[in-house]
Amino acid sequence: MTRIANIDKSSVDRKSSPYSSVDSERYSSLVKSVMSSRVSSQTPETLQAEDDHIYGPVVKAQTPTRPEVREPKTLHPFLNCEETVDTEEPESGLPARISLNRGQGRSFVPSVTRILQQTLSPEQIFYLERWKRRMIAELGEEGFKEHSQNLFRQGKLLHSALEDILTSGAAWKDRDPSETPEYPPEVRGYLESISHVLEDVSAVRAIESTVQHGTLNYLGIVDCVARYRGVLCVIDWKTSDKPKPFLSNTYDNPVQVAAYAGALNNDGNYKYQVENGLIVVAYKDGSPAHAHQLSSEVMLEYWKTWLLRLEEFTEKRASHASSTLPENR
DNA sequence: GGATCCTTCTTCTTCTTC
Repeated sequence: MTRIANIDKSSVDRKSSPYSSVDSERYSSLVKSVMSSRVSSQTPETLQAEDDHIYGPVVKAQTPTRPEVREPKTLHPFLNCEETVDTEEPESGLPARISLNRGQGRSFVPSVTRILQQTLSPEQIFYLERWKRRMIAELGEEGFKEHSQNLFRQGKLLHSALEDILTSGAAWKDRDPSETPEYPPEVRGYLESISHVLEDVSAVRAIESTVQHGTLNYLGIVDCVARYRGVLCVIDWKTSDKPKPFLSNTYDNPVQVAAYAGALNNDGNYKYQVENGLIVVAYKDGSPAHAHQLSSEVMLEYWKTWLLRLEEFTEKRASHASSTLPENR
């Protein structure tokens, strides 16, 4: 950067020369080209190449995947057509909380989180690993471990506080979020951050409740099902150190929400359908949380993405199983 | 009672200029 500054300076210094105006034109395009070459030298591809050099090639990169719009092989319906509107349950009762109870038989039902984690794009894996390497370089192995556990702990604390608030149905509007002695101090900033969103949440129908798709083989636990500004939504609470003002900042979160909603809509334990979603990103310093609403149209798009990820996961498992089978014999 | 599961988070190039 200092080099470019020097170039600029030298062009200014030669202002009196007859070339002055032409030169500065040249310099500006030169600077531009230098800048653009700098940019291209920093692309994920070259970083990936560097990464390959250090860590060996990424297996996934061998498949000539095309990032163009892919469609799932089978477009399973997001909504369950058999469920009708007249099965509306009263919204006044206690929210449902179906606890996870797996291990009926030996059938393995993978979770939404597991499937998303195992179908990350090579690019996502690359940036996550690079982030991890940098953090370890900065904090050390132990420090990084502690940092990660701290992030998880904050998320868990917020979830249990919200669980408490939404279950008790306490009039949150009348409370000062900064004065909540019953919640740990670490969570108060998040609660303050999220309080303006909670004012728009009503008719809570489910909290931390298991959803399992009746035909597609997956399950998960929804944070919350409630009305947000009158619209019934699957809601996902998130804590974040970095601001996430746009939906695109939330990575796979919308896919996660669509997966939960699709499972709920096709789970006999729930007698209603949820077409919309909401991702709420809360901040520790108390600054207003970002609430990203997912319309039914948007949810359908993410449902397709989810089906793709699910297909990928299933194929991967199948090929993995067949490749490891001979060893087991 | 112990082990396992689900979930809790983490990514996006950089730093131009006044």
